[in-house]
Amino acid sequence: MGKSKTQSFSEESNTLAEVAKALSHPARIEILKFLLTAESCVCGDIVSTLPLSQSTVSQHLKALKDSGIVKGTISGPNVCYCINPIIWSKFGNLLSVFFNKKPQNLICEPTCC
Amino acid sequence: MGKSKTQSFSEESNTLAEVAKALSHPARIEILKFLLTAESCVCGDIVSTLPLSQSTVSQHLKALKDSGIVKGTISGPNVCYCINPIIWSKFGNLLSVFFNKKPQNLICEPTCC
DNA sequence: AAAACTTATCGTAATATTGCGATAGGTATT
DNA sequence: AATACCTATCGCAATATTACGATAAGTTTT
Repeated sequence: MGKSKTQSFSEESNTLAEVAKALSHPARIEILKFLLTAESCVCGDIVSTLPLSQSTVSQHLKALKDSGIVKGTISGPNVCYCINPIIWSKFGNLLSVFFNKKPQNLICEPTCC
Repeated sequence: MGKSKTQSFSEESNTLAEVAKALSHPARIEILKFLLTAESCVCGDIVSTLPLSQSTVSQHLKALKDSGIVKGTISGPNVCYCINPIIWSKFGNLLSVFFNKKPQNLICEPTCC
């Protein structure tokens, strides 16, 4: 098929996977890094920093907006994109909680791993 | 096109995006959660817990293995999958450093965002 | 050696993602 | 009103991902 069987997994797993998916393209990482430095929030400035067309960057911005991590505000003829600090820390916490679970591999010793 | 322009972005962004990509499917999250609890490391047991076919789970395990976060060891007729604790904490740190950068949005105040 | 079992890989199909140009729809300027 | 400008969306093409059944390749058991 190819369609992800989202309904078959736990809500927590789906949420984490969605967070990860929002971050799973280098262009989206670079957009977030740019917004973190707060040099500018104007869409056109974001487009200028990336080696991608305006329409492609617009799609990546939409993906970030759909995830909630970024919000866009119309500002005259421009659109200002900002990180949503609430969601930013929420996503950070989700990932932090996940990775703070330390792997034990108790069963496997000493044979494997 | 459809081909990701990986070479155009910074190495740091590519690395982060790859980490995120490894985590971007709920089945892979559930596999990692299962391995974290260390109930078992046997491939067949992982397959049993997921609502996916054996071949599909095998693909997800390959994706996790390719990212480095999981390693597989042949153990008789079975394969034992374990989290690589070095890579686990490395990935955790990468994400932690990223999300510890707090968004400021100084420029935008008070007009937007 | 044969049979049973476990897992990886191949082949295929459906769907999703990435990327771009063209264009539409908005605001500001003239 | 006409023009210039900015951004979102549409349409398309290329590639990647997800999923499954079938099969191959390995080990163990019989």
